[in-house]
Parts: sequence; C-alpha cells; structure tokens
Amino acid sequence: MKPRRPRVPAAEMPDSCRAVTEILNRIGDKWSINVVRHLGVRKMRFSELRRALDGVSQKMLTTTLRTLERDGFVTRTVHPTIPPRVDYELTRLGYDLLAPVAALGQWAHDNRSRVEEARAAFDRRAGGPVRKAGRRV
Amino acid sequence: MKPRRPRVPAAEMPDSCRAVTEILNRIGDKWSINVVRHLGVRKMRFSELRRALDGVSQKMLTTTLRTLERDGFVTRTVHPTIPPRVDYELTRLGYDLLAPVAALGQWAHDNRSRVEEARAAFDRRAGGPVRKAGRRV
DNA sequence: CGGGATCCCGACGGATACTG
DNA sequence: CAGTATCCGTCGGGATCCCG
Repeated sequence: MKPRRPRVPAAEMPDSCRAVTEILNRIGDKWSINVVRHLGVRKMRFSELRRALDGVSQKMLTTTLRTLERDGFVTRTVHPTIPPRVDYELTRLGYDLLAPVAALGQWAHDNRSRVEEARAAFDRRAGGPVRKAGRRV
Repeated sequence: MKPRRPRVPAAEMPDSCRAVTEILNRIGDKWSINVVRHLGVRKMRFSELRRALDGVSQKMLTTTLRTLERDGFVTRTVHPTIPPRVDYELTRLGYDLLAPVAALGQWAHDNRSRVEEARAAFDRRAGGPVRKAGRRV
C-alpha cells in the first residue's frame, strides 16, 4: 500500500502536469482502462475480451491492444493453430499501472451515486445539463 | 454496499466496468484532471487556472469548470466586484477524487521513462509507431 | 475579468466487407 | 478466429468575436 501524498507542491506541478497529461492521453481513451482491468483478472484471448467489453468494435479493440502493447502494458502471444488463437496478458508494467487504475475504478464504483446526486441537483438549479462536455456512453 | 475486495471477480466486472467507463468519460477529457490537481493545491480564480494550465483555451476551461461544478467536484464563487472575480475551489467530493487521481498522477510521473522505453523498443522491432488499425506511421 | 456565441477542423471511433 | 481495409458520422476542442 503506497502512501499517497496528500498535497502536490505547486512548484512540481508543471513537470508532473505534462506526465499526467501524457499518460492520460494514452489511457484516457474509450477502452484502454477497461482492457487493462479485464486483463488484470486473467490473461484473455481476443474474442474473450471483445465479448467481455460489450460494445467495443473489432477495430477499436485491435487498435487499443496494439497501442497497449506498444507502450509495454500488455504482451501479445500468437498461437499458430487453426483456428488462430491470440492471447493478451498484462506485463509487469501493466500490473503496475493496474494498481492506481483499480483504485480509481474502486472510487468510481463507490462514489457513483454522489456524482449522480450532485448532477441532478445542479440540473434542478440550472434548468438543464451543461452543453458540450464529456462523451456520452 | 459491498465490502471492497482487493481483486475484482470476473462476475462483477460488468457493473464495475460501467462505473469506471462513466467516470472516465467524465474526467478523461483533456483538462479535467489537471484542473482538479491544480485546485487540489489551492483555490484559484479563472485566469490563474488559465495561466497555470498552459495551452487551455478560454472556452474549454469554462466548459471543463462548468462540468466539474455540475458533477459536484468544484464550487464556483462569483465576487460582484469590478473587475469581476470568480474563485474555483474543490468540494469534499473533489478532494476525495483527488486522492486516486493524485496516485495516478504520481504513477505517471514515476513510470514515464518505462513507457517511453517500451515504446521505443516496440518501434524498433516493428519499424514504426502504430497508426490506425495496426499500421505504421 | 470572466465569460457566451459561432465557426470550423481533425481525430476518434462505429459499421461493414474482406482475408489468411 | 483474429485480424485489415474503407468509408463516414460525431464531437472534442481551438480560434475568434462580442458582451456586462
């Protein structure tokens, strides 16, 4: 259990800022996080992942997995059988990433209702949701 | 409310999955995380944030702050002075979110080089970075 | 100073068809 | 099964102008 720092010193922000922005641009897309989370449970093959993710297109799953592989988060193992079989598995780096990601996931799970309530309250006050914002699911 | 588990069983993934996807769609945009991180240091006014974030447009900062306000992560305080002054501050929920976010930020900062090395190694093997659908740039 | 209103573009990502 | 190759719509988000 890593002691999390309660406060970020202002002086360190700029540098830390870029790192966060970078990593977020990488894993902040629509599927990466959930792929990592699923592979965190066990190694899976392509079609398993596709079914598990529910809604991902084949193209995006391929792209997502390739990029995760490129960044060193997953390994791709091809079994030259018929029919072909490809396994995806988290690397050490992938498991390291899983820790903070799982924490965020746990937070999201635990605090979902608080966000929903705040949102509903705001909409009552303001008369409607904010235009132009996060992607819808 | 279920007790938290270190490992998420595969059976619970779908539910947890949606929560993560939702929260990530919300804060996974280009600026939200860094706004929260900056406000985690101290309360700031609009133009302070704008300067601190380096590169954010006025429109996106406004939109980001509105949505964060809507979701209950920040408060917006207008001082009816001349010139006007608007302060943004994290709510309790915002500080709660800051914890896992800061952990992720710390991870990003600490592991930046590992990702860069993996990426460089992959590009050497494959002959170039990934483009769409696994092609090379 | 802190926005709101518009215009616009490029990417992200879905649908579909084809292949080894 | 596990991809590749295309086409194409959506919208995130930057630029610009205006206003109280």
